Amino acid sequence: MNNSDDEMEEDDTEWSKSFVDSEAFAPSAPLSGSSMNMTPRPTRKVILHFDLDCFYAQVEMIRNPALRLVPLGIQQKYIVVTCNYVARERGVNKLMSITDAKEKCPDLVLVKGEDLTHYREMSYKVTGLLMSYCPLVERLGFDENFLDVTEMVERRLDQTVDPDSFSFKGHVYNHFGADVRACDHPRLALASHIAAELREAIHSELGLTGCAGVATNKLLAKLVSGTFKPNQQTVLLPENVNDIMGSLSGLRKVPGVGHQTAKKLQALGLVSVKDLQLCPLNDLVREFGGPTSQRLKNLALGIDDSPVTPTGAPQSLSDEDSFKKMSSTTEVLEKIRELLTSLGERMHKDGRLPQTFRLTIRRYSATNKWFSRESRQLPIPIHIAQKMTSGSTEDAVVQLVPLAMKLFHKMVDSNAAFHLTLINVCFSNLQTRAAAVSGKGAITSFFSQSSPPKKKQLEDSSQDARRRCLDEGEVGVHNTNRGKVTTQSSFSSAAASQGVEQKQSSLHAAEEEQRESGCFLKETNNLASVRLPPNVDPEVFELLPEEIQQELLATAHLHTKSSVLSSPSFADDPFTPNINPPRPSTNSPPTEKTKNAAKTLDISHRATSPSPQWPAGISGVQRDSTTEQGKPSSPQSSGCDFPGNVDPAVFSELPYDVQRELMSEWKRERPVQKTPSSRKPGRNVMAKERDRRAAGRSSQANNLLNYFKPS
DNA sequence: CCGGGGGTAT
DNA sequence: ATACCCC
Repeated sequence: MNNSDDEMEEDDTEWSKSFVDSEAFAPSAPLSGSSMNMTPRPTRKVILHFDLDCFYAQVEMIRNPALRLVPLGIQQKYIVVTCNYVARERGVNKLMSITDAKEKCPDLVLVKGEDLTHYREMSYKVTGLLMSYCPLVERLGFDENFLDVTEMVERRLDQTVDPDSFSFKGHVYNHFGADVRACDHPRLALASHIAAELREAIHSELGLTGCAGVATNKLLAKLVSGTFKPNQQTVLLPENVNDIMGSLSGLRKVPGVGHQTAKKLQALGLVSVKDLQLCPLNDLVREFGGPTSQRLKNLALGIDDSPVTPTGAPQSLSDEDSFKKMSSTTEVLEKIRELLTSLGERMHKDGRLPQTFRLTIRRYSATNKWFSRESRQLPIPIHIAQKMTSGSTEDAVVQLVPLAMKLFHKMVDSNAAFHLTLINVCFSNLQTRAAAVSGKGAITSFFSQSSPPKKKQLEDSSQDARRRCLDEGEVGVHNTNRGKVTTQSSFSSAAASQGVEQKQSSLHAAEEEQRESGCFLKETNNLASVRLPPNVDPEVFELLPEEIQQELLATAHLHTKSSVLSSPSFADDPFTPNINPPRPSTNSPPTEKTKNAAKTLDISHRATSPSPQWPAGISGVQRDSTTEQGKPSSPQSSGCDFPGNVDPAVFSELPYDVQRELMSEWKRERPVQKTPSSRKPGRNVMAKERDRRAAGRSSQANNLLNYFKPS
């Protein structure tokens, strides 16, 4: 019956034999016991899964608060891809056809959602926010994030004096009332508080609600996060692993088992999770390989040793459009130009150079309506790629279109009739400028083009990578921060003496790590002390702008790191998260005294170098993207987007008539306020309390209007 | 089994 | 280049 107890034990006693992966071992406190106590203390991972509620709908409701009242569906082509909870109460579901949805709910309000720009931007803000607390963040789609908080939990655990103070935040799967003792699961209990704080941060800073799951691996965290649906969180205890796995209605519900896999499994007579759990491994090995078979079986058992892999910047950017029918090359050419233009601008904001271009099509076929895609790709001539990042997207597009058409003709004989239903353009193999410099022969072009290294204005200030110390905050015992200031109190002042020790060890960790990798600038300007990548001429290196130098070094570091990644124990080494954000930092502030910079590396509240810099140009500072259009192509859109400087979270909590009043005021007052930089003193009725905000986040004071802040 | 993305493995 | 996976 309850064989879950065999493999999922929370505590340091049993666990190991069943699946020996290096991840079962985590070091104890971060270097705290400097001693030789290298015996790794076995510790289960602690994983968080965040899942935003009806994400696209939430974004649209922020852009147009009036939509909160009405049943709202997000429309892509003739499908409702998601809808708000008002609509769900009326029977509308995800991925419902427009006709079905309108039938169920005639007054459903539809907003077109084919342009993902706003969703993508908000999505990266969420990931960036999470990363500012914990570097180990993995994205899954636009609305889900995994966090490995093992280390953070371990640190809090070490600070906790009173073991009786443990408690669970939110639900505990299959436990009701007081039948759970949090002190039996201290790490999961602490993690549930972290999850709650992060959800609160997402809500207060971005205005979004969502669910969280807390468990010992990604699979379980993801499964459990959905158990209480809108805006709640749930912990899964090891003793309930089998319960939750058994609750799944079919193998398809297991993340990682897709359509094809489920079909093959069914062919083997396996339909339920239990079927797969009990299936002899050898029966699977025939159909799937050895490794896949083990993985599938493990999944059914709730075992998942896959690490939380920091996602970083996207590895490809693509843009696509689908349609009923396209059958002439002129149409194709136009569509490709259109797609390339918008994609090119995204690429431009990203700042990296795409090395590969791919064109994908989907052909109509009655018999095999089941869509398959075909694609062809080619290397992008370097000068074209450079045009994109260096500003003249138009030029680049003009030059790319004929190349794209060549690819098109490799797939489609335009003499014969054809019928396409989709075109996709994709840039991949994205390279940082630094990598381009170090690449063979690329150096000449770099200099000859003399493209002044593009300043990444957007990133610099936006990535004030305050690594928030969620740690050392409210460990539960010193509840001095009762009913008051939430954000502040839990982070800052609390950790006094312990904080010092913490910082010390962090410093050591950072230094050691640098020594190991040998490629940070560290405490000297002496080039000789820096290990350059083999293909970089030191003299050339010296001539480069510092920004590029740093990128180069970071890139080199990336390589050394990845060469070592195959060793699992190193890949998951919890000591390395500082260097973890895989992105080279283009923007690291030219630290005046780099010595001290090292000190702040791990724990600072101010900008540090290993910032999550990738949402390249995305989580922009002065963006205020809500001002621009915000008009859904829907009936309701009475132009009541609100000023970008209003905190949507706060706004949404106002009484509704107040919301309406405010919105009509804004409508009247609007004509101006376009420019992101315009900090008009005039309309600043609310220069009230920015103090606390200003403290932590220097640059982007713009966006959130403190006037509405709860005080 | 749509939509507009994104990922890895082969 | 495709096939699978995820949302």
